[in-house]
Parts: sequence; structure tokens; C-alpha cells
Amino acid sequence: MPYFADLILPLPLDNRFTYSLTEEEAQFIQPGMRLAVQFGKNRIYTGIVALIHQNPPEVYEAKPIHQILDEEPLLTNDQLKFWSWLATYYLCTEGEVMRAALPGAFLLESESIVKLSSEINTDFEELSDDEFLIVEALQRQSSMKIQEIEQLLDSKKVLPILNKLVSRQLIDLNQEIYEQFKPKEIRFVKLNPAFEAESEMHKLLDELSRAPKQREVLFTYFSLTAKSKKPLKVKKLLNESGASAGVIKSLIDKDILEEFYGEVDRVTFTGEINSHEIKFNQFQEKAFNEINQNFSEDKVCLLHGVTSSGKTEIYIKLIERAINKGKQALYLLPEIALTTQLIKRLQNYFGDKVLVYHSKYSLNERVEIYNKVLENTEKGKIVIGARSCIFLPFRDLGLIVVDEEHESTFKQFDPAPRYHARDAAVVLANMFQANIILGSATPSIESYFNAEHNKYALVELNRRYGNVLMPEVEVVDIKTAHRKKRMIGHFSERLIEEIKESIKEGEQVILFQNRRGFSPIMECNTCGHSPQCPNCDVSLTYHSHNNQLRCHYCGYHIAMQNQCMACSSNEITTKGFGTEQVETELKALFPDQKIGRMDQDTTRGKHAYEKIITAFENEEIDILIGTQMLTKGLDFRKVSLVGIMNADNLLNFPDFRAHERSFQLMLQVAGRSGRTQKRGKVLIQTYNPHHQIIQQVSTGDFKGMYAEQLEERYQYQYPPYFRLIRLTLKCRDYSKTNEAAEWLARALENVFDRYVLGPEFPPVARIRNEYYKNILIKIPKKQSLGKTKKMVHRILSSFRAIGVYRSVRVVVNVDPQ
DNA sequence: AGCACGCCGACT
DNA sequence: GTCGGCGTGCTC
Repeated sequence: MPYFADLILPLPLDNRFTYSLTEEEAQFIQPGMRLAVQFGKNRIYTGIVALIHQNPPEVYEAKPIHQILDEEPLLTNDQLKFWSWLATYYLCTEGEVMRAALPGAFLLESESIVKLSSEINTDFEELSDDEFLIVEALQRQSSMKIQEIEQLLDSKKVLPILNKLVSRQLIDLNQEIYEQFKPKEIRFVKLNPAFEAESEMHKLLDELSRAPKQREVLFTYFSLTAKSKKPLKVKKLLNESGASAGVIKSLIDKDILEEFYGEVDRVTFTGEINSHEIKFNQFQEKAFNEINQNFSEDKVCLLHGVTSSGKTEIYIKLIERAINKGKQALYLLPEIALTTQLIKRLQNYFGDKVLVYHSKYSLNERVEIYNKVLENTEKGKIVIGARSCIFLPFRDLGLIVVDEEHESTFKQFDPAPRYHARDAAVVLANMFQANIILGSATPSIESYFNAEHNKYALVELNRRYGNVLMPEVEVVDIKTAHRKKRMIGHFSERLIEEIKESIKEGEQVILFQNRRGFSPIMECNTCGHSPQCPNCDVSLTYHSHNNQLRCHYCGYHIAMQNQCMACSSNEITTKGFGTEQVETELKALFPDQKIGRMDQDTTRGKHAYEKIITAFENEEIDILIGTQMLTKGLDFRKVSLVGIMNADNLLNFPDFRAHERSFQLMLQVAGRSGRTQKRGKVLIQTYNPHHQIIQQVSTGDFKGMYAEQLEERYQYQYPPYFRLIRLTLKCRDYSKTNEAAEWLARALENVFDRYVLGPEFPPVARIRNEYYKNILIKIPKKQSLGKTKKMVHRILSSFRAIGVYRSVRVVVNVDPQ
């Protein structure tokens, strides 16, 4: 009886692919293992076994597999189920989920290797020039990569030539697979046991009297090993003795020292645990008990706790409870790079039980963490990290914490799968019967809506820890201030006064400007022209540090122009302002203060972010200017003033979530102020002081904001009342983009009628020379989500079957942010 | 996705 | 005449 395995391949293809197995293979292979298989003509891919069965495919002959890559399944059954849910819900392929879910080092890829044929074939006549060159080169170097041959012939059409040579049995094409993960090995040395006795040791040292360097190394070895009996790292011996590697080599060659290699963990925690007892105040205690009550009823818990109310302590206690029951815990954060403070806190409490997982780690580090979670070892019961953590192979997940649950960075934007880690985490928790808590000072409207409608349980925490008061918010009307000439650059007199006051008190200031760069857009006063990106439909923005005009979409840049590029006029002004300009103005206003800036430009390097934060913590910076990234769970004790330079560019964003976001952002920034006994102050500069959102921020009126936004969402048919699917068409050809979008929209309208919006050009209609067009599908609550998605899938398949539209790519975004 | 095959314009 | 562009079809 034959056996077959259905595989998931890491490709954007809808189907699983069936390969044949021998009986022995079928005995050994289990779902969740990796197999290397040939797919297409010359390529080998890593596939994941989804199913083993005995039903031969009807219309084709299944190929045999190439190699089994695992001894044990790499994926649990739960994960396979989870993948399939993600692919269905987010309208992508399982292959795309696979790519996102597995650390890259697990995905072996083949490279074609060209060799001379093993059967000696001297029939070198009738070779073309190219063919002769290849054969001749192979006689010299025995094997070559495709790329090398491309270089040799200086041509890209190499494969047809090679295929011809293969068919004439002059060369062989083989696939070489590379295992990318290598355990980290370190070289150790130890003394040959023969010299351990004291007498032997003296004899040895005498013998070495004519090799002073070697003698010295040995002395260093003895002094280093005297303290601890652990094996000695060669590196350490080199450092301590100052000898060269050659000296150690001769000692090894003489059998005086023995070398050996040991595997070490790349990811280790070296600090000390000082788990001081966490002391709840009465409000935390109450919230904690409520959460546990809800957990016992298997409810998803939404924790709405104002900034600085001590949510983290509650999370820590919940995690402790979960791991005391022997379960695993997952702590999800919006962006891991921004949360060193929190990681340190968890590590201080739980020590090496904490694993940190995120995309900045190397391939190998990620494999190690993956394996630790899979083995469910004591080390690594707790995983903390960004959205991709939901793909780790948990065995016995007991708790998920989603911190800053309102953050839109939980939603992956590109590439597919475009999943929302918070929503996926709720599904994941459900699969494990695990508890899940979503926490935020400013919950998303969706989550709060779910809480109001009893889908989630709501727990509130509205006192700051130590009864610190919420900061006092003052709104400054810069429209009037401008008219009355009470502005210096972008600073109102009020803001300058407050900064002076804070500095006098020896306190720190944070200034928030939600735009990087200097004066983003240049405009000619004479003709109104502003320099555009040639590849995208946007104006170039000015960056003063390198005096460039730059496109934020494609990276195109030119030197700053002193004349208008259209009319050569010298009168060029700037529109809008960014963090860089705030910094320059501030330096002029406060020449004696130390000023720091934190935005994408200043936090490029791996540790640049940490450096700025540490400098601010150590009070080496008095005033810190920054973008959004300032809002992320940072805890600075000495900040008494937060200034929002311009609230309007947040509010005027063309998006149904713009107001919700502005509220969240402003309240989060405001929360950075006054975290100790003294009451903090927040100053908001705006042209619209009477805007509802500004008023709601100034009174911290979350419920007011929620009620009002909810009403608007209802009116205009947006989430949480309607679900959304956005289709984006991309194509280099303008009219083809239009025609295809039109076709697709009509096809969708046939089924969904008035719930299809568009097609419409997005605000930036061309990026990297591709035209974009959006279609929005709205799904009313009563309409079946599953059926809708199946239908969309079907329409997309027929769309893709149309030849003319093949060059148009469609990006599907379910629950777009 | 990645590759082969086939068709068409622009070059030594 | 060939090279290299891209549109089209297929991969177990």
C-alpha cells in the first residue's frame, strides 16, 4: 500500500502538494516534520508535513521526497491548526504563514551546483563557445554555482545552455542543501591529565625552560584554573596571558594541553535575580482578583488601567501564577526594541525563565529560542516579544498578556500574512484553553466595544500608583498666538515659560512632534512648485543633517536645491515642520540645556535607541524631542513637562481611526509626565483648541471619546459595527490598474452590492513607479464572515484567471489598520 | 515565488 | 540575424 504526505511549501500558492513516501519513510515521518522536496524543475524546498495518508492523487504522479530533515516534529498539531486558521481568516496561503512563522534558518533552500558528468564523456566536439567555456572551467574547478557561470559567460540566460549540456550528459546539475543553523561552539582547553600530579607538573615546567612564552601560558592557565575547576575558554587564556594563538597551538601539538569544543547557548541571561516581593496597592489587589475571577470563567480580560497605575506588576503576578502551575506564558508587546526597561524588569524577577524573541535577533538565536519553547524547558517558560511570538511552538500555554493592546503595530502590514497579533492571540489562547489579558491605558475602540458587549470582561484600574495625580493638561491656541505674534518659531510663549520653569526646578522635559525630518516640504513662493519624487506621487522632504531632499517611500534623494527647479526663483519657503527643526529652534532658545532627539533618523543603529534612553535616564539630556516612539511604555521619573508641538497634523489624518489614534497617542505621551509625587504638566499646542478630541484628552475622558467615536463608526459603517477587507491593486501600467480595479469592483458588487466601496486611488497613488488602487469591502455584523471570505477568494481566483490582468497584483488586507 | 517557453522589438 | 524584455502557464 503506498503512502503519501501533503506538504505546506513556503510559497504563495493556494494548494498543499502531495509527495509519495516509502513504507519506512511513512513509519518515521509525522505531521509537523520538515522534508526537503523537489518542487518544479531544479529546486528543492523545505516543506512541512501537514497530513500523511494513503490516497494516491488522481491526475498526476506524486514525486518521492528528497530528504527528511527532522527527527522529531518541529511543529505541534496546535500550530498546524493555528496556521490554517490564519490562512483562512486573513485570506492568504499556508505557505505565507509558514514563511512568517518559522525562523529563517529552518527553511533550507537549494542551490544548483554544476559538475562535469561522472560518466567520462570525451565527446567535446560540436560545443558552442559558451558551452566550451563552461566545460573548460569545470575541468579546472570541479564544481560551480549557477551564479558563477552567469559571471563567466556574462549573461543571465544560463539555464537553457546548462540544460542542453545535461541532456548531452556532459555535465550534472545537483542541488546542494545548506543547513543554516549551526550550534555555537567554543574552543576550550584543559591540561593533559598526565601532568596533573605535582611532580609531573614541575618536570613539565623545567622542560619548558627554553620556551618562555609557553611556560608563561601554562602559568596563566594554572592561575586561572586554580579558582574554578571549569574548562577554560581558549579566548580567555589568550586574553589573560597575552600570548599568540601559535603558542597555544604548540602546547596542544605537544599534548600538554588538550583542546575540545563545547556548545553554548547564544541567548543567556547573565544578570542576577532580585525578585523583591511585589506589593499591590488596594486597587491593584482588587483588579488582580477580578482578573482571576474572570479567568476562572474562561473570559478574555480587558484591563483598562491609566498610565502608571501598575499594570506591569499585575502582569508579573499573573505570569508567576501561570508558571507555578507549570504552564508557559507569553507576553506580547507592540515593538520589542522600545522596551528594554520592561525586559530588564521581567528578567530581574524571573531570571533565566525569560526568553526574548524578536526579528532583530540573528537567525541562529531565533532557532535556539524556538527549540527551547518546543522542548518546553524550565528555561524559557516565559516568552516576551513582538507579534511574531505567536508562532512559537508552545506545548502548554497557560497565559497570554497583550500589553498596549491598542497599538496598531500588532497588525502586520507587509508581507502576507497580514495578521493582527492581538486578535490571533485570542484565537491561540482559545486553542490552548489559556487565559488572555489585553491591557492598555487607552484601549482600542474594538476591544472596549467587545468588553461592553460582554464578549470580553472589563477590569478597570483608574488610580495611578502611589496616588500620583494625572497630569494637568493645558491647551494653547497657537492660531491666536500667531496672530498676536506670541510665537517664537513653533514655540508658544506658554510652552517656553513652562520649559524654563521645569528646568529651573531641575526637572526634565519631553517634546512630542509626530513627524521626523526638518521642514518636510519645500515650496517655491513664485510658482508654487515643490520638488517631487520621480518614482512616487509625493513631494520630497528636507533633511538638514545631510542637506538632502528625500522620498520617504522609495528612498530617492537629491541634494538640497537653492533655486526652484521649475522657475529658478530663489524664493523658496518650507511647509510643515519636523523633529529636526524643533531641535534647531530649541537649541537657539535654550543654548545652555542639553537637548536630545529621538526619531527614526537618530535611532538607526542597533543600540542607538537604548543609548538615547539611558542618556535621558541619567539626566545627561534635559529636553528630549521625539516622535511616536516616545510613547512606548517608558518610565522616566524626572519628567514634569510634556509638550505636544502640534496636535493638528495627527487629527487631520485621512483615516477613520485618526481621532481614536490621536487620542491614544496624546494620552500616552501625556502619561510620561509626572510619574512621581509631583503633579506633571502637559501642554498641547493646536490650531483647533475646541476640537472634541483635544477636549477629551485634556480631561482624560476616555469614555466620552469612546462614545463619540462609536457613534461615528456606526454612522459611517466602520468597525466595530462592520468588518473591513481592503483590496489593493498594484501595477506599473496606469490604465491597466484602472481597468482591473473596475472589473474587480463590479464583480464584488454583484455579490456584496452597496457594501463595496471604490475603486479609489489612495492618497499616494504611485509608489516606486507602481500605480495603486483600493477597493474596500464592508461586512455587516449579520453577514457570515466565513462565507464572505470564501466568496472574495472565489472572485479573486476568477480575477487572476484573466490573462490581461496578470500583471496586476492584488494585496488582500483583512481588518486593515 | 521561480522557472520555462514563446513572442516581439532593438541591437552587435 | 540574436539578445533580452515580458506575458503565460505550471509546479505535487
